[in-house]
Amino acid sequence: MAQRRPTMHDVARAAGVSPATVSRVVNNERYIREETRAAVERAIADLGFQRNEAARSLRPGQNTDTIALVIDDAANPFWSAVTDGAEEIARRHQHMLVVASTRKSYERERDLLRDLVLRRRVDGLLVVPAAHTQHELHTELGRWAPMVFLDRTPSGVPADAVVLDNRGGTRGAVESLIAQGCRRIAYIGGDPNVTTGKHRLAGYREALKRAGLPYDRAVVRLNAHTVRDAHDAATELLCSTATQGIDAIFADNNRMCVGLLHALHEIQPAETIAVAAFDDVELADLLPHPVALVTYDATAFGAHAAELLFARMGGAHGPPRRSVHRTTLLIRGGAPA
Amino acid sequence: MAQRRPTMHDVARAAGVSPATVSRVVNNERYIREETRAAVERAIADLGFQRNEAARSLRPGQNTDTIALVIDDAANPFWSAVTDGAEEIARRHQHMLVVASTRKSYERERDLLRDLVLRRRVDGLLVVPAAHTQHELHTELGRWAPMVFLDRTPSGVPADAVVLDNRGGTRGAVESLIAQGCRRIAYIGGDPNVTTGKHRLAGYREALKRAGLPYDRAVVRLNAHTVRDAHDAATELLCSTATQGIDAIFADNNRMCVGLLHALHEIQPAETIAVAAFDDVELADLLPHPVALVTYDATAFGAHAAELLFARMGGAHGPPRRSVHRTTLLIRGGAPA
DNA sequence: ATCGTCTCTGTTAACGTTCTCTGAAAACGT
DNA sequence: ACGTTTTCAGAGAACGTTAACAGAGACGAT
Repeated sequence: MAQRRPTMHDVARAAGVSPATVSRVVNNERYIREETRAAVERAIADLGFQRNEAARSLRPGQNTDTIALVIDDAANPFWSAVTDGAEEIARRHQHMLVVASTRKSYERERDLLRDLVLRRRVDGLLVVPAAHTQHELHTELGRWAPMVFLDRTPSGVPADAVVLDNRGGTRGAVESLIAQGCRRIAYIGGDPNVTTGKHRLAGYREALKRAGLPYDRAVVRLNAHTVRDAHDAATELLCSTATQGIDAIFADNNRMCVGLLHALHEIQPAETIAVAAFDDVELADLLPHPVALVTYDATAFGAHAAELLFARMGGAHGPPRRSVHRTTLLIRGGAPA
Repeated sequence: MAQRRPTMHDVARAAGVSPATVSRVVNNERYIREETRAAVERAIADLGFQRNEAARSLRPGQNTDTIALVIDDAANPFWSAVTDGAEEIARRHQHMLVVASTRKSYERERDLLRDLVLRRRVDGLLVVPAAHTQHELHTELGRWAPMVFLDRTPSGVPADAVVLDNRGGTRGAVESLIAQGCRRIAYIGGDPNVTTGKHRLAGYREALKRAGLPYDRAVVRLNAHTVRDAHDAATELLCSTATQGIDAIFADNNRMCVGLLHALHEIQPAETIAVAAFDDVELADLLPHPVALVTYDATAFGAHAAELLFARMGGAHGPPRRSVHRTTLLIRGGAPA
């Protein structure tokens, strides 16, 4: 595209100083005569000069002022709020946020992380790790740029992590179902190998156990990944004779919840089926039937993870921290008369 | 953070060739002996070498293999799908996607765009322009990196744009309200100065005019920016004596729609109020009352904009293209008995 | 006067890559 | 045999910035 962008040399020539002096002005160093500074600043304004970040970050020890957020599914609205929170913190630290999605692919996570850290040299990473643990990769890349794990935690990687109270939140939701009289509670979940899935399932079992209810594998459907999957699993739970007597269903996350609600809406079962789920869902409060949701402040969640990352990037030492965000059980929907 | 990442020099030394040869292998140039290539590739694998993009893009005429998507509100789930579509196309072209949010601030858009184009030297931009037109800025930056406007179009900037059929979609929705007997249709909208707001309002007026209904400023509420704003505007429309007789409300976009639905749910007006809105909203189909929604494929929308951008980046000439995405009117919700 | 310290600025050498030269060897045509 | 083209690879100079070094002048203390 045409022409050449102005460089420090151009500014230097225009201001009648050396490029080094321009650099000093730009970086706000000490020992610059007020006059000189003014002349340089005028030249910068005149030429519309902006420092070339590539050249800057080429120098050893310089950083790119960029952090990355690697999520597993850009289409999930859950990440909108998380991204928003993280971006705000990044901006406050004068950093840019790069968002990339792995689409739940193991290989893509590997490629993305290598690309971000080794080629593009981001200064830090917020990572939602994929199911398959990549212990060596995370450890290797962690040497170059601090990493904070978000939402899920890989085992054995000594890095900070910010997670939700998956077990406690789920237990609370299931207990509320039990308290309202449900005795046969089905479960629809995603990947049971990621920590979120594992801990939510554990919370479910814990609630059952405490109430003296049996854990019945027959009413637990795992490995649903899309709204469609969840819809199909729910339909099957509701229609199959093998799973009769279900009086409540818990959904692992917002995708599962949406699928479940659709299935319920289609089928309109004779007996009322209570519903609870992890994550908040927009408009759930307008639904005709009540839904117990494990909610939390997603924006604060993303912001907090970013804060932790910047603390590490700023040189904070100490052992890895695991920060657990609290959840709140909300009963949404069920028109008030 | 410890050590030094391997460079082409290290690879060259390990493979017993010169750095230039390593560069040739990495860039897949002609005239490399098969043996040499193999040796270099082995060294690359052994050392885990990854090319430093900063150094590469420093050379004139080289690009950063990065495109940016500048949106106005990261918290709006509408952008999840758009981002997803754009990211997929970027990845297919071996580019990285940077997502940044202006939070509807004019200054922030200016700073972000300058930063992205002049400092970070992204190769192309997908921009959702802010309300306040920045004619000179867009034109200036367009000289350095191709720009494709998304969703809205600033006037007077000769660049490609991908938009929705705002006027037609809205007209269709309002006509459907009229067809079902509504005669006094209120309107809740955001900024009437951005093209989306302008054209949607125009579509609304057009539908009224065609049906011989009067355009009544008293039932039009503009400049709502958040769900809260829309909720308040709707509440006022429904409760004020000055606006009695309203039998339908159209909401400008998904934020407005959510606020409106909440207000309706709270107030439970005696007469039924028909609802229509631009954008799709998850779970709308499970609502007890029907909602007419102007929907479209947001993923394809984002993907299409990215395709256009890559075409320009690939050197496509010709006058600016304006591409209009079609919309589909869907009646969601209203439990099927 | 002499030394030391502080202020200010220019010179120069990197950072890691790619591109232009250059040249050697091999392949080909006459 | 000889010239011409093609294949292969190294040397060296950029790209735009910053850091280390050096040096000049001013000032105060010895």
